[in-house]
Amino acid sequence: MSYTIKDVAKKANVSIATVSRILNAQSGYSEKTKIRVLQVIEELGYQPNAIARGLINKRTHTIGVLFPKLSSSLVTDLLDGIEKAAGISGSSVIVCHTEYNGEKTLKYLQLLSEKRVDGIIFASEVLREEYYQFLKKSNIPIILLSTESPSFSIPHVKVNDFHAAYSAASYLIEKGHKNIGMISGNKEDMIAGKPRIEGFQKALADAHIPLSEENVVYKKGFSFPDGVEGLKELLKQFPSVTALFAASDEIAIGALSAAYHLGIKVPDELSIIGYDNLNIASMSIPPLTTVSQPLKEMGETAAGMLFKLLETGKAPNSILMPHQIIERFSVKERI
Amino acid sequence: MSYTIKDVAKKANVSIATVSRILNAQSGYSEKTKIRVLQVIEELGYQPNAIARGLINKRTHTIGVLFPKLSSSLVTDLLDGIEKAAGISGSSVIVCHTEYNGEKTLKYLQLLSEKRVDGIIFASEVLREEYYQFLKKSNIPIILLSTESPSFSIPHVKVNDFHAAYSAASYLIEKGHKNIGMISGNKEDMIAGKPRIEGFQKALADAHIPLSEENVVYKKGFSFPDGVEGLKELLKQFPSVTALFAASDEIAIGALSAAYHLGIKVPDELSIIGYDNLNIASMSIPPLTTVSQPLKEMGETAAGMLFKLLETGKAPNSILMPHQIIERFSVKERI
DNA sequence: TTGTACGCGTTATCAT
DNA sequence: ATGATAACGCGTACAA
Repeated sequence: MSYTIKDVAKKANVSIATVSRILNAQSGYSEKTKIRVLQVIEELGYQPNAIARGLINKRTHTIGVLFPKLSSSLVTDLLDGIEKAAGISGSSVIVCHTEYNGEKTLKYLQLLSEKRVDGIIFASEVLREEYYQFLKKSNIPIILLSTESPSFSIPHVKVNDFHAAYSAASYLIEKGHKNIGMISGNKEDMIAGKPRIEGFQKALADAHIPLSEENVVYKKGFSFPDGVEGLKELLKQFPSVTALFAASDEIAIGALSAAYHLGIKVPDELSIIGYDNLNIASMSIPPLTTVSQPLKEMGETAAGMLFKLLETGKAPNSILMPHQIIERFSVKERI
Repeated sequence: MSYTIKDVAKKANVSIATVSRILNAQSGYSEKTKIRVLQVIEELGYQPNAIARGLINKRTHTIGVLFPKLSSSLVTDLLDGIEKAAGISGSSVIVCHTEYNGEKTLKYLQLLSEKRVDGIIFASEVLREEYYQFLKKSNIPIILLSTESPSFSIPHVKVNDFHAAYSAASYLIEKGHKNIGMISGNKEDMIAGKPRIEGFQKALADAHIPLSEENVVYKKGFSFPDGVEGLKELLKQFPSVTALFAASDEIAIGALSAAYHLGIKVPDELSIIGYDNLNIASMSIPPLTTVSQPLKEMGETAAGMLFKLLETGKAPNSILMPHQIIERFSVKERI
């Protein structure tokens, strides 16, 4: 089928050891034999077998990435960054789509482990006890991305959701708003749900703005439909609202859409700030003001941490990435 | 580090051959030894080494996927489908991000080849001569996804862009429109550019609608900004336009946005139909009528074809997937 | 039913 | 500077 190092050795009249040395840029051969071997390699179109290399080196130069979702800009931007960093380090990335399914996740973990990936990046999902136990038993390095683990000590990279939400709400307050509502995602979600709610509440409290149960409506997810339903519910329970913090851009766009159909002008009658800064944020009418997470950078950073961990062997510190308010046109000063 | 088949054999007091047979569900062992070995495997938490297996079986159960872009719902929906089909067949997928860069692509091809992936799916990008030669030389199976190759005979799966564009334009015509414009993507693009333009033109011609150079504006890409600029240009060169066919949803959304700022009401004054049916299509104001490509299914199909090819060894036929007009609210009947 | 031993394509150690 | 050869972990033909 494909040529082996043996074929090269034979044709170049050297031993496989010499070929190997040349391939790995070690020392122990003359310049003359080097060019001859290289010549033969070129002629044959020889490609070293990474599988055989992996078997002996115990390094596959492949990492695995677990995502709960694939068809979302949020998560593929992370992938974009991971792939970039991996490419630079000469590694490839295997993507696994868990769909938030425990069984599937475990199956993938098993698969990745059997394939002897060098490490794993676990993204945007809570790391369950069972996953952790498996990883620990399999002894395979892991980095958490856009999520964190309260119970286990695993390095992660994410933004501080509490602070980011605090910033968003504060931004609304600075703009003169006092009747501020929120459409939150799942409040049981300890990563993206609860912290954002609490950040929001803290900002209002610090500004001495009265806050009651009417201020926030809790949805199951972070999707467009959640946003359209959410706004309707919010309007019902908190009619005087003039500004809204949406826990995700999709929710914000949903709210935008609902407002349009309700004849509510954004931002004149209602200001809306989103969360994530997906590419759709700049495509809405009006373009969405939002707090951005540097998704791609986060992916790069996580992969970078993993590779450093692989080299040095010592656990890196977690990294909190900066968030930033991207001002567009969905928020208006209230006078 | 991790246990090997030897450890299992020793602890179970059998030979590695027996363990191997049990692992691979072959025959040649008693029920009694089977349960004993399985027991030991469980105790040890033994995981077979897929690398060693790959070396001997010449099958890695891994496929590679090349994408020109990662941060686009268009392409990640394809990935979604591929990953699903791969998961079902017990294979994993390595994703590579080429960024339309020839050097990078070649590098990735080389990498995938060295890793001995079982096959490759090449998506959404033209297969250059150099890529083809490499693949041919490396003798690695390949399927084209959402693209095709005029010069080389390689199985592909995609929709018929000409027909789909024809349908879109015809839909506008059926709705009573006569002044129909188009904002196209790159017309040099032989896959997604030219065929859509020609399909559009043919539909008008068949309906005996006069057609001149004013009807279509040619942009470089298929993005949101192309859409906003595109509409402005179109309006200038073809002021009487009442309906628009956009070569992508992003272009359509861009046009939607431009129309809004220009005070043009969609669909009352201008009807717009898009192309792709990305998830953003349902999130715009108004929700976008568009011709859908079954992206996820296409990915599944392509991967399915690849696995069948791997099993049977014989080249599958190319598949043309059906497109479909998704009626939402951006097109209005013209009376 | 079970075990021995060779080979898959490399790298690395020890000679020479 | 170069070459034999033993691993790496597994599958399998052959023998028992």
